[in-house]
Amino acid sequence: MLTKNDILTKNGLSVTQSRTQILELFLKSNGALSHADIERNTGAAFDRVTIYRTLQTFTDKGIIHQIPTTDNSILYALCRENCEAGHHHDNHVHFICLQCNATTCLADVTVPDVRLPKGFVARQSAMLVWGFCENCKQE
Amino acid sequence: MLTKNDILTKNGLSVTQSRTQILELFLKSNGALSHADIERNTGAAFDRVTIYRTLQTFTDKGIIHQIPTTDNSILYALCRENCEAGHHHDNHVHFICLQCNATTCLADVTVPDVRLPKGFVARQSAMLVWGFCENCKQE
DNA sequence: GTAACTGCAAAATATTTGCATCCTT
DNA sequence: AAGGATGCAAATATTTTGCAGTTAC
Repeated sequence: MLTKNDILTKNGLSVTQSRTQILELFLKSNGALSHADIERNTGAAFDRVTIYRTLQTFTDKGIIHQIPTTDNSILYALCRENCEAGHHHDNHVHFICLQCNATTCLADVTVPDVRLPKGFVARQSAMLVWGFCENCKQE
Repeated sequence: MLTKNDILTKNGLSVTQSRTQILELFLKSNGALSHADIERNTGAAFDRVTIYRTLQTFTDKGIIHQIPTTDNSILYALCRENCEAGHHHDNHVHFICLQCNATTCLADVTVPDVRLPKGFVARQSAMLVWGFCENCKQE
């Protein structure tokens, strides 16, 4: 299994404190993180700007991917091994819990194909599902 | 067919310049609009703040719905007739053109159901498809 | 040693809030 | 006339940029 450092060096990135620690956060949470989440969870260890730049770098390299949201923020989550720089293959469904507000990658649930109207050509797709997660089930 | 004023009064909203004009914008474009789009397309006729508040009001009343994006912005599009205040039923696929960047509501393409892992309960879902629209076909 | 990364300061941008005034009903 | 909507000013919050100092290799 790849270590944090492997992931960084494999992508031609030098191993620094902020990168290691932010990457660790992603590895620990199997869900998605926002800039604010990361800021909160690293204490005030790193500058806001460093976090912005790290997220950008990770996205460019295909280490993390962005998850669309309706609340004017961006969520990021780890890519699986098959993502490459500039080319994401995060074709799984993302689940947002209405109770605890966590966003989870359902890595095993593939985004289904849909038939598009004549003239439209699909290149990529994303699917979001809102509801209650395993920890927040309603009875 | 409902006129602009009908839509407003039916929702208990008074008919004002900004609401009429912004609603008209939505009726004209069958796609999605951002706050910036609206600002641009109305000249400097209305205050930024008014646009924020109008979009919020329309969303609350179920006149428009939000479309998730990955670029830290919110897009809005008209709901079909069956949306009610606080309860959106915009269960269609949204298409984003990689060329012209327009977002289109594919009102006839329903978001397919997916089978979720044990313990997850779905309440709502959204699907985004990126590609080339009818006007921007690649040969 | 050198290139790349980080932190700080500041600029630019986006969003929210309070309040006085104006408009719709 | 009364309540709600708007515009303005200002407070917050978010994101980007430039640059000097530091760190990884």
